[in-house]
Amino acid sequence: MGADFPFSMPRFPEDAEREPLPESLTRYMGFLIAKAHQRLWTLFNDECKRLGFDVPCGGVLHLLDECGSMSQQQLGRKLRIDRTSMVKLVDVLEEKKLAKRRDHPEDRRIYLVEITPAGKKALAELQVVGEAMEKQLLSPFSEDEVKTIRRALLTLAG
Amino acid sequence: MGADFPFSMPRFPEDAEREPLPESLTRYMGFLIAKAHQRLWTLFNDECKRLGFDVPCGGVLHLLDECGSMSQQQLGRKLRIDRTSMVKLVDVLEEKKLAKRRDHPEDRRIYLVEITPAGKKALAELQVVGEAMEKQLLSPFSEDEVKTIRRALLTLAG
DNA sequence: CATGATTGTCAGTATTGCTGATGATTTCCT
DNA sequence: AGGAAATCATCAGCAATACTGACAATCATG
Repeated sequence: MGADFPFSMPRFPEDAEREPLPESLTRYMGFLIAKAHQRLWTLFNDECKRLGFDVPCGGVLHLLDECGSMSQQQLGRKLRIDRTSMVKLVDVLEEKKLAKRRDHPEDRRIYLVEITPAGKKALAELQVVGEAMEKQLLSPFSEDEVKTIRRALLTLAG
Repeated sequence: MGADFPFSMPRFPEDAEREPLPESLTRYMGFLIAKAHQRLWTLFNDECKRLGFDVPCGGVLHLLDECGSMSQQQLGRKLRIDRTSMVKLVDVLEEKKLAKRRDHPEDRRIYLVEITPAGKKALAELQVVGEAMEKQLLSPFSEDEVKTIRRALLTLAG
């Protein structure tokens, strides 16, 4: 997954204590999305943790790497994370030397958040496992089906 | 959506302060699911709040209504909610008279959680708005596409 | 009968998202 | 030019949340 947001997600249960979802609830798209999210978040967050950060940080790194430096507000708007939550997120990234705040040359209210070389390195590692994970998760589906799914989720995400 | 889980989800931003998701991140299924979840959860939770409870409670009610009384552990396993979180969830439901704990006739360790008439009534109202919401959200997609999406999410949910 | 597993509960901890405020700037308006 | 309003980052504090690790009561197993 790319990014998410800082929030506490209930863990996807271990194999031993997990049972199939109740069919009566799987009729609801919202329930399905919620539980799919729970699983993917757990899987991906474990990988992030191995690299020393977490899912929300990974999302910020990804965005910074793709789109270049931007202000915290921009980050928050794009990732749909509250501005005040973004402060702490960038604090963490800075503390771990994965990103840093730079002064904006023209607007002194703004910090331009910038990914560091260490951040790029960590992100690259994350992308490797992330893409492998997605590939495996989506292996049961055809290319067309994946396209449909993607389009649907994008629509649902608003 | 039926149910979810007790946890704090960042709100889907209001129209005014929302911008399209960054394309670079929408390539990731995990990100898409996360953001779709964020939106649906916000929408559905607002409806639940109008009825005096919240999404996780709605999920429990739904399961109880469909599958009959069961223990808290069973509820938790089926909904993939931690056992200790379930305690508080049932506390809330009982306080609001939407469900109640009954003694298990054969195993005195267990409470059978049971939906009340008031709970059934609230659930019925929720289902009306829930189904209307899903119908609207899925209106851009054909029946076959919806089937594919459902199957995909079910697979991803594990 | 003794050991171990299961169920519900609770206290305590660590996180999390957000509200509302502040100070520093910039932009807009006249 | 000058003042009002908007913008940005930040912070304190609040209300939820998930989970760990304990506990007592009860049941299952050998």
